[in-house]
Amino acid sequence: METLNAAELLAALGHESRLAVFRLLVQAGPDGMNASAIGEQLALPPATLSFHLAHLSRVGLIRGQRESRFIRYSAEFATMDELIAFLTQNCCQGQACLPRTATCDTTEKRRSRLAKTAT
Amino acid sequence: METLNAAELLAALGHESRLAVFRLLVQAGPDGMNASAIGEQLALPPATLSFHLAHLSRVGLIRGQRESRFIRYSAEFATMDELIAFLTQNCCQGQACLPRTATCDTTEKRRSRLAKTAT
DNA sequence: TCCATATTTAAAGTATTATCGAAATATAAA
DNA sequence: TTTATATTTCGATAATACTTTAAATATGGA
Repeated sequence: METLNAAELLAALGHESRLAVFRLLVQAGPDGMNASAIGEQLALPPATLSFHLAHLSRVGLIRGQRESRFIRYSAEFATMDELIAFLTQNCCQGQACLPRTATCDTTEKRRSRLAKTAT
Repeated sequence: METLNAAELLAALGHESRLAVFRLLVQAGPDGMNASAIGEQLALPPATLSFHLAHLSRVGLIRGQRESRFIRYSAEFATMDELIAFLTQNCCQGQACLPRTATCDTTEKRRSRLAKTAT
């Protein structure tokens, strides 16, 4: 992931309402929730919520799919995974790391492990 | 960590220049770098850099300490650790998690493990 | 003391982002 | 059809954030 893209994702999550929306969807799991349920839970007016949902969708942190009158939004776990991999890249792989720092196993790291193990 | 605080940290990292500064400091390790070295590396004018350094300091992602004429900035790994713990809280502890998602070991998780193991 | 260097602060302009009512669109139900 | 519900888009406003020049502060050396 390039720095530009990571900054975009971080900026998207760097707003209280959007972060709340995203966390709600993470908690909701793969099935997600429809927009009005989110708005009700977080007490956001429809237009405001729609603005933030559009932002999160644009950067790929959530996706929405129409289901009759509703649009069901769900978290894009893969994108978040990549973001976390990016964030931990330079402080969790042995170099330049303080003891308190997170040691994370992300898709990226699993891949490189598998690559070494595989034929 | 409360959502508000996490959003602040994410917003701080959600700007290309600040993210670049932070990553540079993470790479530099605990010793950090002084402001002019950062500015040179990233080609940022002094006032702009200072603005971003102040922002990162304010939210606790970096710290600066004067050393003669220079101010040496370094990453606050502990803050980043907490942020990553927050981000992985609801998708990496067994519930509501897709296979691709990061499984992370952060200070918070180590603590709760220790709490269970300890007397 | 005077000068040079490192960095910040002030000030002011520009640009971007957020909010929300009202109107528009999409779908389903009556 | 008409009506109701879910959601988005528009439009106007307000609020924040970013950038930069110039001036200020802090420190060390001549």
